[in-house]
Amino acid sequence: AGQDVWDRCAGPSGGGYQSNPGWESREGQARGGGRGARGGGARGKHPPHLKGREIGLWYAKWGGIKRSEAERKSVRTYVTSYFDGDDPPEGPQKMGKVAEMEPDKKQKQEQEEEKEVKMKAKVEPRERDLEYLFQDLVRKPALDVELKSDFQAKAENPKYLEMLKFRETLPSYGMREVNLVQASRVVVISGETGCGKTTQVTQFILDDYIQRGAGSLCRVVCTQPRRISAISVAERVAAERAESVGEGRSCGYQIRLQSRLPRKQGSVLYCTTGIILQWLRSDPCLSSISHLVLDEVHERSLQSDVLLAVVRDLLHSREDLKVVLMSATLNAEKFSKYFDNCPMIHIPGYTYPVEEYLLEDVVEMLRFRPQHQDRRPRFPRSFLQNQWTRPEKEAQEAEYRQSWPCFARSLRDRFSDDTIEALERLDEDDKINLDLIVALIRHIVMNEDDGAILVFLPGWDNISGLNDLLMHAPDPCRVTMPLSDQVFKRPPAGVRKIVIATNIAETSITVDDVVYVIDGGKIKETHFDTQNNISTMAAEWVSLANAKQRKGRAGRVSPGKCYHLYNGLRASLLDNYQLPEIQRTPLEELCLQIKILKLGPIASFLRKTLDPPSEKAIELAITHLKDLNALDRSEELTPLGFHLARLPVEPHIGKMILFGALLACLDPVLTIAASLSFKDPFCIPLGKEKLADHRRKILSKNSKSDHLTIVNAFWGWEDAKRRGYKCEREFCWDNFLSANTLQMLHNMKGQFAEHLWAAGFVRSKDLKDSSANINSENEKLLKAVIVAGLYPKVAKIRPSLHKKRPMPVKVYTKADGKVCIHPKSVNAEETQFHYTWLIYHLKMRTSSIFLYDCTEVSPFSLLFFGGDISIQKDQEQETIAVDEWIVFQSPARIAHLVKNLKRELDVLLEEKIRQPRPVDWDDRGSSDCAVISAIIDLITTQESPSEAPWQERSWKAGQHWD
DNA sequence: GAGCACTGC
Repeated sequence: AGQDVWDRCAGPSGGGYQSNPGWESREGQARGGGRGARGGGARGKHPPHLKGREIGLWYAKWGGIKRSEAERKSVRTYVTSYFDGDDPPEGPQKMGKVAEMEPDKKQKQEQEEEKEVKMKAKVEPRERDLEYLFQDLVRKPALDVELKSDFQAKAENPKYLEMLKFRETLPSYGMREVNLVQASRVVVISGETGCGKTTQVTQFILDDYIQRGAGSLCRVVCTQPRRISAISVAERVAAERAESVGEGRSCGYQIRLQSRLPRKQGSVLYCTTGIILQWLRSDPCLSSISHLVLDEVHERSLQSDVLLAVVRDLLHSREDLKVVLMSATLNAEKFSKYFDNCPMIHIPGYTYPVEEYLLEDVVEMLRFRPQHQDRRPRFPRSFLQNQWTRPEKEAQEAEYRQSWPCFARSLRDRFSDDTIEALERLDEDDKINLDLIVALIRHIVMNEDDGAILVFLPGWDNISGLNDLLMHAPDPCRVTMPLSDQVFKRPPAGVRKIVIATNIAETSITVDDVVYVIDGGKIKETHFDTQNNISTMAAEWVSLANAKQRKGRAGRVSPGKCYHLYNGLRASLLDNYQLPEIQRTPLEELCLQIKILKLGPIASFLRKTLDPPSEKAIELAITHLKDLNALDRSEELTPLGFHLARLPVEPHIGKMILFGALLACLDPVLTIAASLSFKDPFCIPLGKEKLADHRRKILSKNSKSDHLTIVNAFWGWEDAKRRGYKCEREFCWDNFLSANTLQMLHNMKGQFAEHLWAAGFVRSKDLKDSSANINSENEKLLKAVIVAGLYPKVAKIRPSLHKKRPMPVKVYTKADGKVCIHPKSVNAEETQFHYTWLIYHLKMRTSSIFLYDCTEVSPFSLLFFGGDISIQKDQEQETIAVDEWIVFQSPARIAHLVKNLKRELDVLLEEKIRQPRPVDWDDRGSSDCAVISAIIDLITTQESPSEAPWQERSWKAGQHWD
């Protein structure tokens, strides 16, 4: 008990392969099968007593690595036949348009349907979803009649009538301009949240068809930006129709890994935007959809912008498709223009009036005077501010400075001199003044009527700061913190509820009884800095759209008040909207999507979007994809690119998944992949940071790897779950893990495994299948697979020079120079490493440049799974280098051996990707197995740098990294 | 010594 899993699999020094359980059990099978006899059984394997360098020499002498083409073919035949008759069933690729069916075709249609039912009985649930998608929308007169009589029967249903009474009060109910939707191919419907457009418009369209006796020709699909809203809106609509959601009824939803599908025809489906983008792969014309409703397009998410561009093109080939865009009022016109000045319908708002105050009003009202900061800033403000600001923001700031004197003068008529001075002082400090917020909260509590207070702040540090202030303030301010039911419940009489939140409360979380909103005026935004090729996150001024949304949160139950903590001049300079996401993110994944959806040349498609990304960003993404070997020189998908595009993850993570499958360490690699593409399962509660760090460090089992820490956590969770719900809860609690996140990761892993199986990379859909996990407990190989996926995201460790007093190491990347390991990483305070290289996934510039996750990796893993190897002799030193920048000293003899072995590996992998099939681990004499096991053995048995055949090049030589 | 928000047949 308590023994390190990694210790168990590493075994005694030098005997790594012996303790690898996969090899032992498989040897017998291989011999029995006859195929293992080629080369004489043991010849596929070096003698167990050999260590790193000796293994290499042993393989160099052994000529069996080179094999004839004929031998390769024989292996291929074997594997192909293994899969015969076992191919995943594919849905029939039907394409069609909505069409009324002629009577004489009816019989044929019915036969088709019968066939369909038979097929359905055979297929698995996932394939059933697929088939659902390919359903043609062909008129079914019987269904039309049934739907119509059902609909008429609803007029007698008390539940339905009660709902109808409510629906009739919605502003959107009076706007039953379905005719306009029917008459024009594209319509923009604008209206603020609360007007009911999301729930009503889809129903109007459907009910109109049903009443006209054409219900079977109507299939409305409505996209939502968030999973939660897809489910909750579908449930709401089902309730309004006095039905339950899904299961062949008139309303359902589909989100990733979760669906309750409505009947195929005469229904409304709510789904996330990503789902439709995935649909397009199998059905580029969306032939089964009669009406596509895109909700919340004003949010300008990457996916909705892409879908808009696709749909605009699609309208050329789908003349019968009706498209409805739903937007906030502020920029509805922009969408209309994008669609050739299509008609617009406006639905008036539904919220109560909200009184707005600006900073000067608040300061005057509270007679607030900012305290002098005792602590002088370490740097002049200009330095701190301009360190990384974006050019467009700088111009705005300049305009603000220039206009300030004039603005201040204009305030003199209405505000006291003290207030104006206070405004100037508040302005000097770039940070949000929490004292002001405390004073404002106190004012509301003492002087205003009942109602919850919602405070918007940009991030965790502000939230925790304000929390501290409120906790230590004299009565009557007392706050309970973490997100719990209390946030949504109404407090008992005499208790004031105060909710402090980030912009999560703008869209994702709704607190019903809010009457007072304090808008801190800032929001954290990620950007992609194309100049320096790095993602950034910083607090920026909100946009008018954010401010409006925040204000709206105060008027849900009664008239409310909203206090914006920026002055009138700032308010006049706010952007209308945040920059669309497509201009703020790296585009690699999107480029692959464009290729697999066959949307034309990447740049020309992207230029067709509403607000195209910069040419520089496009160019960077394409270059990166070429470096990854996902795109060839003419920007076409390579075989690798094809598989990466099909996996629902970004390309680096996809590559890691493929390598995990080929190198038979599937389960742990999928855990890592799922967590990198979603989020890691750890929580760090306010005030428990140290303890949480400590627990994570224990889970890391000294692997010096955040990625393996997650694997350990996941295995621990699976184990605990097997022992029952109580154990699971306890395990999560003790280790600061989120059970919800772990469950989602579990589901995602299943999805990845299914993809791999469908593509032929693994034998079984089961990611725990033993043939896919022969090497799953080989820590060093896992690290190598992480390199294979994430390369070239490599950082170099400069060990601390103080031998006696261990100091945290310094870390450098080639492009950025010195970077920091993020404090939540298990390597953050590490002083001792075995090697001097780290591989990471997320790097972001916030207060500094941080590596958010990293794993220590060995030279061997970089040599075999990194870039091109070059061998050089410079300054009397023989060196081997990866992509000419990760340089090791090495005797030329060894270097050439490694280079040759790597070349063999590359040939093998390319063939595997070109013709996916699992490595035949049973046949130890096979060519696949020989090369791969040689490399695995080298990686596994290299114990420490002192045993390696080369040395780290001295730091001095690599100093250009500074 | 630090964690805006989302999403994927």
